[in-house]
Amino acid sequence: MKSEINVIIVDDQKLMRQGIIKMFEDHSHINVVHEASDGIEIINWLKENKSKIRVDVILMDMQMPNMDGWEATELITRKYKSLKIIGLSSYDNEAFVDRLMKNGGRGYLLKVQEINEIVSAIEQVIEVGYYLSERVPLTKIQEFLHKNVVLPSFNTSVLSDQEVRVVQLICQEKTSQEIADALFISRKTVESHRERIMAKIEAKNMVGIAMYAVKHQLVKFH
Amino acid sequence: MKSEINVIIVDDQKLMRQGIIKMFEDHSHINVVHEASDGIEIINWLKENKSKIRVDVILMDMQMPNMDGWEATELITRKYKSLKIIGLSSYDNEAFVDRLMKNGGRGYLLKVQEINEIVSAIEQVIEVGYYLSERVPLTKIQEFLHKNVVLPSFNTSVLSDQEVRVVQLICQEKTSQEIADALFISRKTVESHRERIMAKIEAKNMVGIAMYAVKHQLVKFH
DNA sequence: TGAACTACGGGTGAAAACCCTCATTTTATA
DNA sequence: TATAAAATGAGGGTTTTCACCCGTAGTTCA
Repeated sequence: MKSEINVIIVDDQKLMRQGIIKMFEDHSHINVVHEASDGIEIINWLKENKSKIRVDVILMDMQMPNMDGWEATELITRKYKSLKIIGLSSYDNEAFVDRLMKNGGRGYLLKVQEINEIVSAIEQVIEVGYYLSERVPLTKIQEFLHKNVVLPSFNTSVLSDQEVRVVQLICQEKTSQEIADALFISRKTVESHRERIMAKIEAKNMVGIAMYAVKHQLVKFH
Repeated sequence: MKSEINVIIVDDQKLMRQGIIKMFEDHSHINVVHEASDGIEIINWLKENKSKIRVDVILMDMQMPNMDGWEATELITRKYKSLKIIGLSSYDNEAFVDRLMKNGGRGYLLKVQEINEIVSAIEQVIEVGYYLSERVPLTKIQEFLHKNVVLPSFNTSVLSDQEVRVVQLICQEKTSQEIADALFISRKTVESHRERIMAKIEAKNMVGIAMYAVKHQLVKFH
């Protein structure tokens, strides 16, 4: 009999979460102890409940609003070193895998794959410590895992609350002065925010900020 | 006892397909008779099998490689008028809904919604002919469905081809000079275009252009 | 006890935004 | 087919905003 594994699923699509949970019903040794819809949510939940409930593996979607999977993985693995995070994404992208592993991820799965792959991945992560799919380029990950070098991290901290407010107003076609008036701060402060935002998200101009906002669902566009 | 409904699921993510199928196990009157991973695939399958197997509803993802959900919906509903297609997407975007309904779709669901919503949608599409979620702006759709008017088509954007090209480059954070170089025209011409675009779409600045582009699918952002 | 966030300021040059005009070509339609 | 109506390309000039440097300083929080 296989040992019990406690799993958390983090994905902004409820449908996807429900689907995965439902499919785990065929694998009774895997218990879904919690689900969350973004990075912020799971981090807050862990703060509250990590000491009460045993968590072995987190299945983490990469593309999520508020806080994406990479950022969440970095923060979680730093704090809870025993917790094993497996990334879940639609994109078969070497850089994505790379970044996740650097941030402490233990495996990377594609959503085009089958549920059995997920089950195998979870089991292997528990037994061996990490999971490498044949679909994913191995060299860099293995290099990392074996040398265990701390590679330069992606400095991608989330935007602060105030920065998000500025972003949202930028998306409403407001000028710095108008944003300043709306937030009761000085024009210069707004510009400082804008500069820091651009540095963080690597945008070249305000259009870059707007596109980032759409991509990360900081704004609704209907 | 509810009547049997034959459904096909079209989504590029196998995991999503499997999840939905698994969840339909709790709703025995819904039979999944086939699944496909993109528009091309389902169209080819229908050519082969439509006469052999009864299909009532297609659950169609919008964002797919090769042929997306809108295009597939247009082609399928033109050929098989009795077939009812329900769109499935991650994006709560009025233009997306609008375009799907114009292409013959019968409903639009978000992936953040629950499986029960899908079941309700399928049942309602069979009974009433279409499904409208409270989450989706109703006016335009209902107008369309009730008056059955041919609305000004989605692609007849107010912008000309060259203007669209300029918009797309703006969304790539290009400056006027860079756009000029890319299109082999002068910087001043690009600025003229930009001004005309802003006047047409009533944008106040380039951010407004970017947001318009997203809304009207002039650019892809994922 | 730093690190991150927040707030504010000066200064500079480049780009954008807002006015125009004008010529040619392409396309729609009366 | 004639002709109006867009679309395209280019330009001049002015004002405003942005983008990119720099700096200081209080607050919060782990």
